[in-house]
Amino acid sequence: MGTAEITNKLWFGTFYNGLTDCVNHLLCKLSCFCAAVLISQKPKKEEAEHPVTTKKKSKEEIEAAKALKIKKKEEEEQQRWRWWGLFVFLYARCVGGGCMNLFMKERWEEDKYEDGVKWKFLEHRGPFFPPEYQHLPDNVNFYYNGKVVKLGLAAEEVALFFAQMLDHEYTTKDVFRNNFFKDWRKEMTLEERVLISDLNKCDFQELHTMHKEKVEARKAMSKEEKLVMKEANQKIVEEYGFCILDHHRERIGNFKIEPPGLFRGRGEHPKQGMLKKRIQPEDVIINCGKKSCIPEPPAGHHWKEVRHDNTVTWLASWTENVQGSCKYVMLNPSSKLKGEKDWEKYEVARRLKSCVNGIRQQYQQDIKSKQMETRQRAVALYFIDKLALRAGNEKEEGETADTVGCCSLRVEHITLHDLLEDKECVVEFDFLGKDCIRYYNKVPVTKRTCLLNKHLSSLLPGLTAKVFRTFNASITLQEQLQQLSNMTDNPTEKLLSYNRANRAVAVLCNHQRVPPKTFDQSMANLQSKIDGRREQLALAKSELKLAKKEVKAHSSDSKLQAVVERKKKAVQRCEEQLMKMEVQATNREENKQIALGTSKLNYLDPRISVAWCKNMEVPLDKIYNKSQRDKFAWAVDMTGADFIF
DNA sequence: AGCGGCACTTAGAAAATATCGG
DNA sequence: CCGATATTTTCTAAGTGCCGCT
Repeated sequence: MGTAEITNKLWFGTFYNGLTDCVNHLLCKLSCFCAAVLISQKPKKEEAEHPVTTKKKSKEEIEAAKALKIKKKEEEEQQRWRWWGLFVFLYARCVGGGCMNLFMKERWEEDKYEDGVKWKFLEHRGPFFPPEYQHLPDNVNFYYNGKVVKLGLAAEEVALFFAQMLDHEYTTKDVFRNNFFKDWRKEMTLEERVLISDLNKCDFQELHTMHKEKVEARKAMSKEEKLVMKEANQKIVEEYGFCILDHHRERIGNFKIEPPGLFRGRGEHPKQGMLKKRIQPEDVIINCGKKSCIPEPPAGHHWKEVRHDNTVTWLASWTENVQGSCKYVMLNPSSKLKGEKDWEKYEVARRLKSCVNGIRQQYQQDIKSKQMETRQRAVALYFIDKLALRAGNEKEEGETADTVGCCSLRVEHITLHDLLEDKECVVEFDFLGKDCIRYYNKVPVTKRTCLLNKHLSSLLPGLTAKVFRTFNASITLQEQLQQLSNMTDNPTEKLLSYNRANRAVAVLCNHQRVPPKTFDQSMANLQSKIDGRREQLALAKSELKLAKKEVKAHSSDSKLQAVVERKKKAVQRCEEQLMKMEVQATNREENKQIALGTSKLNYLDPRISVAWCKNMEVPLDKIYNKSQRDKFAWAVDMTGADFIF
C-alpha cells in the first residue's frame, strides 16, 4: 500500500471525526432548522389546497398524506446519523486490496474515543413522570366486611392496583396476595390498618368495574378524541423522547419513569405482589454533559444528584424498591451507542467462527482431563456450545424465582440414561431457565464458571459464554437459509423458508411463548377459509372448462374468448390466494409455541438477513418492520449480497 | 480470589395499533 | 365501515459480565 493512500485515509479519518465542533454543530443546526421550516410549512400547504367537493378533497387528502409520508421518510433518512459511514467508505476503498480487516479496522478502532468514554456531549430533558394519583369518584366504593370504607389517598391508590388486576391469575396466588396485603397495610393510616386485617373480607369489585369501564371508554373514543390523545402523546415524545448526543439528535428508549404498581415477577417469584413504589425526582440521578443544560426537575422538586459521567450510556437512573436494583434511562436501539455495540457483538461472534473448531477439539480433550476443574469446564462449554444454554450466573437464594443456566444446573435437573429410546448415553435436561421458561431436552452425548469466561477470553479476546449463543444462532440461520431457500420459489414460499430458518434458531435458543388463548379457534377459522376457497377454486375451474367448451363449439367467438381469459384469471387468482393461505396456516402452526422476535432482535447477525434479501430479491420490509430496519440501519447500509457471516 | 454492585443485553407479556375480510 | 385478528410497540423483569473493593 502506498504512503499517499495511507495519508489520504488518515486525513479523511481526522476530518470526519474531528470535524471541528463548530462546523459539525452548524451542519446539525442547519439540518434541524431546515426540518423545522419544512414542518412549519406543511399545514399552510394543506390549507391552500383545501376547498372543492368533499370527494375530491378526500382523494387529495389521501394523496397529500402519501406525499407527506414519503417526505417524512426522506427527512428521517437525511437526519439519520450514519455513524458507520467512515467504515463503509474506507472499506469500499480498501476491499479490493483485501487489507481492510487488518489495517483499516485498527484505524477505525483508534478513531473511537479514548478508553471507556462513550460520549463528549449529552443533553436531555430528564425523564417523564407519570401523573399523580387522583381520588376515586364518590360513587365508587371499596367495601370491607360488607361496609363502605373511604380510604385515604395512599391506601386507595394501592387498592386500585390490586383491583385492576382482579381478572389476572396473579391475584389468586397466595404469595402474591400475602405480599400485596403486607405492603398495602404499610400504606394505610393507623385507623385503616386496625380495621382492615383480612384480605378475604375486602371487596374491590366496584373499583374493578370502574377500571374496566375506563378501558372500554378509551376504546370507544371517537376518531377525533383519539387524534387529540395521539397528538398530546407525540408532544411528550417530542419533548422528552430525544436527547442530543455528540451533536446528533437521538431517540431515547425508555424516557418514562415506571409508574407505581404491584410487582409482577415471572414464575414462582417470592416477591410477586409487593408494592412497587412511586418514583420521585428526589430518587432520580441525572447524567448529562458538563457543558449541557441540566434538565429542570418538576416544579417544587429536586434531583437526587446530577452527575457528568461520560463513561456510561445512561441518562438517568433510580433504585427500585422491590429488588433494590438499579433502573436506567437509555437510548433507543437505533442509536449509535447501541448500534455500534451490537455490531461489535456480531464481529466477536464472527471471529469465533475461525477458531471454533480448535475450541471444540480442545474441550473434547479436556473432558478426559485428570483435573476435576478442567473437566467441569469442558462439560459446561460443551453444553453451552451444543445446546446454546445460557451461562447460568449465581443468584441469591429466595430473592428470585428458582431458575438456572448451564453453570448453575443442579443434580435434580439432569437424569442420566445409559439407554433411552434406542439411544445410548442420553442426558435428560429438565429445568426452568430465564423468565421461568422450561427447558426440556434429551441429548445423546458421546462416550468419552467465572473460570469458564477467563478460559474463553484466553482462547480469543472478547470471547465469553454468551458469544456461543450469538455465534451458533447466526451460523444456524445462515446454514438453514442456504438449505431451505430457492431462487425459483415464489415470494410466499421464500418467506416461509426464512421463517423456518428463523424458527430453527428460536428452537435452539429455546425462545418460547404461551400459545395465544385464541390459537385453536383462529386456526380453525383459517382452515374453514381455506376450505371455502378450495370450493371456490373448484367452481372457478369448472366454469373455465365450460367456457372453453363454448369457445370450441362456436369456433373462436371473440366475446367468448374474452370470457375464457377472464375465467382463467379467476382460477389463477384463486390458486394464488389458496396457496398463500395454506402457507400461512403451515407457518402459524409451526409457530404455535415459538417466539421468533427475540432471536431476530438479539442473536441473528442482521447482515445475513440483508444479504439473503438481496440474493433472493425479497424486499427487506418483508422480514424487518420499521423499528427493526431502524435498529439494523448500519447493517442494511453496509451489506452486499456477498456477505458471509 | 471472591464477592457485591453496576451497567448493559435479552426476554416474554401486555397494550396499542394496523390490517383484513365481510 | 366495523369488528376480529395480526402485527408492532411498549414495558419492565431477568439475565450476563466485568470491575473495583476488600
